[in-house]
Amino acid sequence: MNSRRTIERADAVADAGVGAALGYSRPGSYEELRAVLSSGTARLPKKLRQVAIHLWQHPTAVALGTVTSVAREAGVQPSTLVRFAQAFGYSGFSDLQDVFKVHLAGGGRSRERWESGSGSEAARLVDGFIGSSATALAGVRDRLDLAQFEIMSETLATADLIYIIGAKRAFSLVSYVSLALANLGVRNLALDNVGSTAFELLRCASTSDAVLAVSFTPYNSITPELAASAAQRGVPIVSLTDSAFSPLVPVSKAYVEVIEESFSGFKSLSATLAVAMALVLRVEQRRNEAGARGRDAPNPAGSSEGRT
Amino acid sequence: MNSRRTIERADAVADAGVGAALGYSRPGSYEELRAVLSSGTARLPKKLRQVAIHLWQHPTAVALGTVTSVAREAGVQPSTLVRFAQAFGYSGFSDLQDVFKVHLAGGGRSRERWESGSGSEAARLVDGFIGSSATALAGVRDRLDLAQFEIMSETLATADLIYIIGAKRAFSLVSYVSLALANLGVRNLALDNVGSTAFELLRCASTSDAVLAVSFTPYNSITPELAASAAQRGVPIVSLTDSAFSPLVPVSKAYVEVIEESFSGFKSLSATLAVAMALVLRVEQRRNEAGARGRDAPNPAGSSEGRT
DNA sequence: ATGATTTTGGCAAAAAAATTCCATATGTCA
DNA sequence: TGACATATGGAATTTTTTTGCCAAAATCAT
Repeated sequence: MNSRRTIERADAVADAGVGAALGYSRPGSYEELRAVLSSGTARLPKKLRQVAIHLWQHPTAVALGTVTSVAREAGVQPSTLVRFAQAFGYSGFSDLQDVFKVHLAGGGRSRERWESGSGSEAARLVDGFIGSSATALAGVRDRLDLAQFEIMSETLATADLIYIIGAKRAFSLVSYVSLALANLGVRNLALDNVGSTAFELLRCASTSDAVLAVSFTPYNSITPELAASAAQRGVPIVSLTDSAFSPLVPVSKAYVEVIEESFSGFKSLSATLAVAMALVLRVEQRRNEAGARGRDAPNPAGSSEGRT
Repeated sequence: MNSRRTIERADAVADAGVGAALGYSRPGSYEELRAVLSSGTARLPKKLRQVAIHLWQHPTAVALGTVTSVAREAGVQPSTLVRFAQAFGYSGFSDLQDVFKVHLAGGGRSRERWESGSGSEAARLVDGFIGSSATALAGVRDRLDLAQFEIMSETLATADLIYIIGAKRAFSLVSYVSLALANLGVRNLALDNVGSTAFELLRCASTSDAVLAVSFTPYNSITPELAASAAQRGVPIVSLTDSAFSPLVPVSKAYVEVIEESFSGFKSLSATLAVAMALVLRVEQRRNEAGARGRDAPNPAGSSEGRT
């Protein structure tokens, strides 16, 4: 791409440090580079390895972006990117980037489109789940009740401790939400009922706490019972569910309804996950707003790197 | 792309000369721009028309190049390009170029852009997660390695007992996969490491069993260690991960790579979930095929009703 | 644990790219 | 043809991007 510049610089490549140690010499095509990356990455130091993974996963972003933007996305300093490029024999980031540009220009997407349609059973299944996920996502977009969503985020943001309950399929969500909140420094307790302690733990909840309950049809899990018992004690409850008939609805201060598509009898969860994660972020935002006014910074995780 | 810059400058657009004369107002997508170009090109002055034709014919070069390179290729001065961009309502060449970049990033395909305009912060967050989920799903669709997928399903289908391991955000997947398999009558053991018993449990695995391992960057969980120890004992391992650099890869009999998008630092999981569920169904199919030939029906759940 | 070595972050210098400005060219209309 | 308006080329200026450097941090071997 910017070939003149590249050629002029080529002989200026530093031959000290990692560059010499690894002894790589300027993979000239994207394919070569991939090969080199996948073979020799093991021995790279932490950040450089992080860079390698990012380049591997986001080739388009690398081709289109700037050192700064790529560095930000990869969670490293621009200088680290330059060092990385030089370690692999390039004169600098631009030189490395040219490889990605050429790849992208040359119909980089020319991957072996799997024989869609007539193709394998596996392809049919994957397509099926992708399709139902996409449909559910589109549905959320049109139908989500933002007013309820905001009440939920407000409730959770002001809670002292957030209890999260959900069983079976909903438990996948619960575990991810719990992790995400924890990463943001929002303390929470996922009631997984290991040792059947959920009721006892929840009995310790106070009115300054809050419960996030997740339950889907058929509503035959322990979740509604837990929610009901907490509600009776005056703990505010907000819910994520899939119809207005959910037993969670009557005991909830607010709820949103997310309708999942199913394929071959299995629900996708994608839509609910998207809503749940949005909720987590919204809660964090509100906490920060409040935190800015109130006491000191409540967020140990802080910046963007490696949240999840 | 470089949206901040763009926004800051947007109001500085010169409204004199051709700009005002043509009265164009910043086509926001490549498709719009094309429409404008094809309609209004006739009345452009010579050089600007030349530019229009060049942009029409070489969108990729425009997205990847610099003002200078594009100007040279089009046979005009850089300043002419900037004027052209401004005549169409952009703040400058970079602003115009962003349209081409977005187009190229979106694989040229008409990916419906989620115009997250609706104002509220909540809507923006939800749209963000929906968008990144959709993007990741699209990525899986054309990048998934079906051959590896089939080896994985074969391995799991013939296993006596399936061990499933995954920590942190991968654990959400693990719990759902475990549930789904169980609903289909496929016996499995999700190693959640409650009580730190994972190593001990896994030590009971035999070569007729199989391990499904799930791990994502950064690969700093216990999962790779567990997988490695199982591999050493000769238990077949298949993995779901997000790059060839995953420590799971060297110990796996087969693996598929699924790259998730992230939004605000959180990964969506949708794509991985879709693949995982497809895998579960594929395993069941294979078991049924085998079961039909072999002994009696091994599937207590049977028909489709209320699988999940 | 200690010291040596490697790796990383951040800033400042250098390079490149983008944009503006202005002089000149081209075309238009009386 | 001459006066005016518009368009263009090219250099100067500004902005952005890239790279080099060094001190701080982390890692490793002893």
